[in-house]
Amino acid sequence: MSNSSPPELLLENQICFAVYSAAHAFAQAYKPHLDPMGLTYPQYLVMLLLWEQDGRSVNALGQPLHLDSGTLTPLLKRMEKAGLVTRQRDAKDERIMRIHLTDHGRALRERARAIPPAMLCASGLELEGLMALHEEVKALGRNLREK
Amino acid sequence: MSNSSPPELLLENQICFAVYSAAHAFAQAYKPHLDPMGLTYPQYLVMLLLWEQDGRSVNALGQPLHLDSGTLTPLLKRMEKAGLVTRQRDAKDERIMRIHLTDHGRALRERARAIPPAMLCASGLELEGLMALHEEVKALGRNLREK
DNA sequence: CACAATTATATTGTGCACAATTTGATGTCA
DNA sequence: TGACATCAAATTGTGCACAATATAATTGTG
Repeated sequence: MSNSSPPELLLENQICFAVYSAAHAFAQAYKPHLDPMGLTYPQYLVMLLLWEQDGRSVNALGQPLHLDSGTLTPLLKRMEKAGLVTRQRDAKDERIMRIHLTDHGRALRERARAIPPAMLCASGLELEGLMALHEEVKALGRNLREK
Repeated sequence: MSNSSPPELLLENQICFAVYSAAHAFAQAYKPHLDPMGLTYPQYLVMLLLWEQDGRSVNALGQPLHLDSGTLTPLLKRMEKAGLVTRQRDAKDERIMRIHLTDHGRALRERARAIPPAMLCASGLELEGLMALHEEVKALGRNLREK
């Protein structure tokens, strides 16, 4: 049994860790912007989807986010309690829970417009480089998922 | 108040989400390899550090991982209960908790050597492209952190 | 129409993350 | 030496993630 780890098992050589770590760094970098809006980072992702299209079902939120009801149900209840959204069953199909923005939730979009430019700056990259990196990371995620 | 979101607020245009999502995809992709070893993904990261150097303090684990004792203490207790590590106070400085691999924990490194090549394959990228991407993601994480 | 399969969400239980606080040991310095 | 700052972990409380299961509404089929 050798005593030193091979390079492939060194933490610093794991791209999975770089991604894991960057994801946490993003959440921290968003915090100063989201805290004053009363949003957590995952809640912000839900808001992006609702600003895009209101009245989505839990599934219509979970599919693009790759999250299930086990995560979303309690998260949406917290958002409801915070006055960001309403939750009510679809009248035509009582299985479906419709998530609608409140006036307050809808109004937050204007404040949110300041966030993307701030994050571009925080990334320390040029817009072009960041967009190229974005495509690569998207492709990586797709590959990992398609199993 | 406009009704449609500007492109910078669309979910699909957020690199933070691509990173967040890829991080989760990585954890899922590791699962079939780690489950049989009795490890979670964050526990695997701790094992990488201990295989590299045994007997680390909680801080010496948390610094490279960017995790604090609030996360690590319960995680290490679970690893202790699973027979992967021991936890004992340093005799010279009782404030410090030393984490040592058990024989079982040390032996798992041999099985872990099969993981990196499997993950390279799952990433769907060539080694060279993946290493280049790795450097970019590392730089992104550093930039986001350095505030 | 009855009833089994399917669908959408909710619930339960485990394991991270992280802020804020606490506990206990060590170091410092008047 | 004794008060006080500092340091390392642990604890507490909140909020994700996700597997597994449960519940209830709807659909499909004989």
